[in-house]
Amino acid sequence: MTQQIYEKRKNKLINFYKNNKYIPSYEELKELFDVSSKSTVYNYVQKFIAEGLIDKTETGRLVPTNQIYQTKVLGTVQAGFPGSEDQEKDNTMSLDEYLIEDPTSTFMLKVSGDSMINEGIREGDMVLVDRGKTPQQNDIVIARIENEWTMKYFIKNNNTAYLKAANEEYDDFYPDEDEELVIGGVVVSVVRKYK
Amino acid sequence: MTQQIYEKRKNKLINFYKNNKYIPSYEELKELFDVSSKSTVYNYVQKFIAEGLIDKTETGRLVPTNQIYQTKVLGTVQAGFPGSEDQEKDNTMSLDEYLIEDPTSTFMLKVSGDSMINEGIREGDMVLVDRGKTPQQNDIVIARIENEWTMKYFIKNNNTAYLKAANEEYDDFYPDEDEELVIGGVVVSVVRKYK
DNA sequence: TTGACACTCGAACAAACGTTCTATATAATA
DNA sequence: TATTATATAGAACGTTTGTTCGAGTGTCAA
Repeated sequence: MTQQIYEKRKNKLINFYKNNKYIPSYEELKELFDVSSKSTVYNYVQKFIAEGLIDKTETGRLVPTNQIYQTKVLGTVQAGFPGSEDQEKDNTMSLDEYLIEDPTSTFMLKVSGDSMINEGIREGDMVLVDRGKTPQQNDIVIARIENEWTMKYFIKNNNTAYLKAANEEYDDFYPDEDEELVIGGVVVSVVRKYK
Repeated sequence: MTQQIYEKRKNKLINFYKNNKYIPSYEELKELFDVSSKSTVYNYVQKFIAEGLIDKTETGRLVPTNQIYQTKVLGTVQAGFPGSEDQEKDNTMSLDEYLIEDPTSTFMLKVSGDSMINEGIREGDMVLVDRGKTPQQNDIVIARIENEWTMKYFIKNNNTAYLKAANEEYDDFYPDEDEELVIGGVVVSVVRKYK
């Protein structure tokens, strides 16, 4: 099995999974590899499995494994770099899984304004908000203030809760006596895309 | 079809997909739903498809759709909030796809130190690094300085390139005449997890 | 109690699935 | 060129797949 062609077809498989989010059947792989024999495909599949790229269920169906969709995690920036290959293989993860605990109650918001600049959250960033969580002390929350939704720290003092921005130019917000503090959710993570 | 049971089984499906990254077959769904008839499962599958949770290939295989693994994207924080349900359904995305262009050349690093604090990158954050990209002006890069890997801005002046930290306490780094600047990759995104 | 309705069961079916085998074509080596 | 190894083709197989249908079971209202 030529290494060159193998890598090429491996990439085709990875791209297929990336686009379709499922492992193609042998028939589909025939098309993908531009090959007319199932046994040819079979040999490749065996290699993919040996490499840990895909897996099989008890009944033989082809299913994805961690490696095909996850991101390699290496050490810290300052303490060394791309370690051995073994290290790379072991520590992989999916960003969706890492950042989102409950997909059904989590949504994403684009940040506008600089009210959380001291927290390292900047305009254009995306925040993941879980509307199912109850805010704890100092949590960053999405709250309703004068019919607008803003992002602030949630602070609880004795019995009264108020909101605090991570920017000195903004005032704290104390809700009126009669109205309740409306919390839309708790910010569970921040994501910034450069390129 | 009782709504209550339906939701319960729908969640079971979502959890199965979350754990296994593939849509279970009818036989597996029988176990999952604790039901002994395939046609029972069939009715549920029809509903899942109608809801847009899963899909079918031309040959009838069950495959995931966007909705089952993606995160809802809403508007900006200050310009309104959870819009109509229609809005929610249309704008969904996968974080892995959003943040990672080329999975094979991208890896993840944990940030230690405060050299990029002014850029809003803090200790404990995770950065996604693409080792396949060539650094452009002002890109954040992972570079080798005195046998250590650090994160800095990449600056090009005429013919000489140097590195600049996003923290006044750190000096710029000019490589020696004889040695080349070793760039490990370009930071394509930053991720911070609060909870 | 009766009828209408929704849900489940279990069997049957064709098509698609992964697997295996032998034969042929291609490439590498001597 | 002759020989050996390697990759592909193509057919055959037993299972599993998704699909369909009729019968059985429970639930609720009249």
